[in-house]
Parts: sequence; structure tokens; C-alpha cells
Amino acid sequence: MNQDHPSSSSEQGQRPKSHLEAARREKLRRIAEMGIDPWGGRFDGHRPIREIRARENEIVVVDGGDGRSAPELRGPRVRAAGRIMLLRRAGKIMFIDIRDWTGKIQVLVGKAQVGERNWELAQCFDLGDIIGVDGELKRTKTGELTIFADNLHFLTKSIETPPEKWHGLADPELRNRMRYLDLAYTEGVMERFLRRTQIVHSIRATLAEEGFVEVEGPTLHVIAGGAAARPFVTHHNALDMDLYLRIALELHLKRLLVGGMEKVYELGRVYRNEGISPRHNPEFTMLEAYQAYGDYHTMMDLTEKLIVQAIRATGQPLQLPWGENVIDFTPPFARKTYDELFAEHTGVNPTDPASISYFASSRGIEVVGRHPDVIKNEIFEEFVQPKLTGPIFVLDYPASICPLTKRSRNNPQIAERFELFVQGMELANAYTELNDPDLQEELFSRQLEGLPEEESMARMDRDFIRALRHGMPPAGGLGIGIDRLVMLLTNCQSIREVILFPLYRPEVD
RNA sequence: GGGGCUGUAGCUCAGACGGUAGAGCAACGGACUUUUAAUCCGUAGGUCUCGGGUUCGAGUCCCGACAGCCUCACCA
Repeated sequence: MNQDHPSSSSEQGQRPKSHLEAARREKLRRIAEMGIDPWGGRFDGHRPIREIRARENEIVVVDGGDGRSAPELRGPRVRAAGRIMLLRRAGKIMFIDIRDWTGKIQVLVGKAQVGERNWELAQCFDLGDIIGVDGELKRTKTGELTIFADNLHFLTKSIETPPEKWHGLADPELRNRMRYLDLAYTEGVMERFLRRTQIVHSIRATLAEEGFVEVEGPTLHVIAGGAAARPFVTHHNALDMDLYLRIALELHLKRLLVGGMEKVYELGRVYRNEGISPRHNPEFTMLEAYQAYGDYHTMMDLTEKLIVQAIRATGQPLQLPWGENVIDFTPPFARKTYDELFAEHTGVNPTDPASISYFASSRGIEVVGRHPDVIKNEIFEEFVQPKLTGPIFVLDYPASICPLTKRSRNNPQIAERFELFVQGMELANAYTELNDPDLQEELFSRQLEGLPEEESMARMDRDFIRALRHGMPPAGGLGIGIDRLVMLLTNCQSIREVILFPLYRPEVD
């Protein structure tokens, strides 16, 4: 195509790409010709289809009266709106299945019943169009709950062909890229994302009930601290400085503890510039909650409560399906120490560095020049974590891999930290928070052995240290990966299925 | 970034050995006032992801690129 006469975008938009689109545009034209706006407008008075379906008990049988005509059904008058999912034409009658976000219902459109004009309009219906319907709620002779239409309203034309009506969209790439189609046409997807909203809502409700306040911290950080992850880098032009998208919520929430917010949380997006996998998306949703005068046991109780109430909010029992398995979330969840589990699953004495080092090198894990606890943790991650079907709280981590955690009073080698594992997946992470500014500064400045700086949690944040010097109350802190929680509560094995718009490379034209 | 697999009509999928591309749904025309993945008859629809190569001939074989899925690494 030459570019001598650049066409306007509207002209381009009206050039059909296929005979399928041409057919739909022809119907669009016919609708407009009838004096009807094919893009619709305000449509009041319709009820959710689920609500309409619930009125089936109002359908009654009435006699013909004169004793000769057959008994017939009478039902309530209803108005619905939705997308056309299925269309069955049978001469001068047609059956239309419409769907809204609460459900699906069949509509019967008869030429004699709706009149000439409506019938003409109905000839312009395509799968995917959005329509409104007035009629009587009754049953067909096969018993299907049906709106017997007496008036039709055109609300929006669909120019594109919808997915195959039986198989729907099967390609996961298309489903995730075009979430609108997935929501509109794939069974259960709408329900799953509405369930995600219920879960998040429940978490906020539980925290409010417990007296926590929600805050909003900065997402642009000068120092990307609070976790060990590579950040996304951006640039502020006016200040001419690089900034990082936050990788954790931790350090600002702790500043608020210093300020006197005794129960505080943030539920929001964090960003990590790491690999993408069925359990990782570059941006994901994190809850972090901090409670002054609590500790990691306080946080364990809170974690259980948040999860159990979230499950109840979705209307499910505490035993949830997960692929071929069932996860039992009945509290209390199992609680075992890191060392116990280490011994149990590796057969190695967790307090003997020599045996640990031997085990590691015999399994191909690098040992030279690395801190014994780093080696130990690598073994834990590779040989123990995958076996933790859970839910199980793993308690008391090696102190040297926990730079933000208070050391155990009885044993300074141990940090008061737990992680909650379910199906081998880390779901939550909590500490008795370290509030000793001198130790915190030392841990920040001491380069963790065996770890390059960019991979270390130990990034020096001077203002944070200064805050601690002003006095942070002893506290428990908790982090929960919300996307993973939603995965577990919706039986989804891939994080992309619970994120509305997961990251993809752009499509090439 | 490494490894394995995948990419064919708008969608869901077939295409042994290399021989001029097939079905269902969707679309178009026709029949049908109780269907429900409606059915029946007919018609149309393709740069086989892209670019090279081998060959008389490539959807098919080889190389490369792009995209996706799985997996490993990094990470939660």
C-alpha cells in the first residue's frame, strides 16, 4: 500500500480485514439504517441474571379458564442485559443464550411475539453482540428457564469474531494477552477473578477487625531495600537521579512503627527484576503487616486467621483441591523448626557444618568461600522445601541469612523468623523485627559472605538506621504473597492465571 | 541466559515416506415457532509465524530469527 494519501484512523477502522468482519459491518450498517445506535446507550432497570434466575419459583401454571385451552405458564416480567454467547435460529423463532457477570440465561425470540421491527433487528445479531431483553420469565417445553422476549434492545456490536463456542480460547498466550476475551468466554475465569477480589477484601476486613490501619508507602525508592532482589531502575528527570521501583514494603512500614503506628499494613504491588515462571511475575501483590509489641508467634496466629477467613470468604471449605491433591487449611497449621525439617529430609546433622559441607559438595553444590549457613540454606531450598506440602510453618532460620530479624534470646545463631510453606511454595515470611540500630547497621554493612552486593538484602539505608536509633518498638512483621495465596485458593497452578494482565513481550504486527 | 516442546483459516485442531492444504465451529445463501455445542442442503474462506538453505518440488528436511509453554538458573 502506498502512503501518498494517509487515511484517517476511522477510515482504517472501517476497512474490513476479513469476510467475517465485513459481514458484521454489514449488519452494523443495517442496524444504523433502522435508526438504532449500534453502540447503544444507557440501559436502566435490568437485573443481574443470577437474580433473574432466582425468580423461577414465581412461575405458576394457570388454567385456560374455559376448560378447553391447555394450562399455560405465567412468570414475572424481567429485563436483562448481556453478551450473546449462543444463537440458535429455527425459522421464525430463535434461541439466544446471553451472559452477564453473574450468569447465563436463554432468551426465546419469536417473530410474532416481538413484532416485525424487533425481528428485523434480531436478524442483525451476531455472537458476541451485547443486547438487552424485556420479557416474561418462564420455561420452555423442555424445561429450560427462559426469558420469552417481547422487546429487544441493541446495546453494542462486536466487530470481531468470538472464540470457538465449544472449546473457547485454549491457547494460554491468547487467554492471558486478551484477558477480556478470557473473562467473557472462558468458563470460570470471571468467577476466579471475582474470587481474588473477595480474598483481598477479606484480608483487609480481617486486618481492620484486628485493629490494623492501611497505609500507602512510596513505590519509587532511592534505595531498593527490604528484600534480596534485583530492582527495576527508572529515572527522575527534574532531580536527575535514578530511582528504583520498590522490591518490598518493609523499611517504610517499620519507619511508621517508629512514628507510633502500632498496627500498620500495606497491601500493594512490588516489582522484582527477576525471571518469569509459573510462580513468578515481575510485578506482584504483597501484604506486609507490622504489629508493635508482637513477635513472630503473634504473626503466626495472624497468618492463620487471615488465610482461614479468606477461604471462608470465598465460600469454600478448609480442604481445598490442588491439582490431584487436597490441601487441608484447618488450623492450627503444623509448626516445625528449620533444623528439625533439615534433619528429617536430609538425614544430616543441622548443627554440624562439616557434614553439611560434605552433603553439599556430594550433591554438586558449591561450598568453597561460602558461609556455612548459605550452603545449608541452599540444601534446604533444594532438598527440603519441595517436600513441604503443608501448610506448615518453618521456624527459626539461621541468623546469618536474616539481616532484618531479631536473634533468639537463647541462641544468637537463630533468627526469630518463620516461613509458611504450602505445596512447596513459600506463601508467607515473618520475623520478630530487629530493632537494635547498632546491630542493624552492622548487618547492613557486613557483606554477607558468598553473596555479591546486588543479591544481598544488606543494602545500607541510612535514614532507616536513623529511624531505628529513635526507637522502634519491639514488633512482629509479616509478609504474604497475595498472588500465590489466590493461586492456592482458586486451584491455579500458574501465577499468570490469577493476575489479570501478566507481563508479556509485545505482539509484533 | 541454558535445555526440551510448540507456532497450519477468526477460533479449536488434523496433515506417515517431501508431490500443489483438510475438518468442526464461526461466516454467507436456503429449510425449520421449543432449540440448547440445534439439525439438514449448498457456498465461500489460507503469505502453513518470519527469513534463508537443500530439492525438479518444502506445511513437512536443515539453519537462523521472533513469540509462547515447560524446565533449570536468579527470585517470592
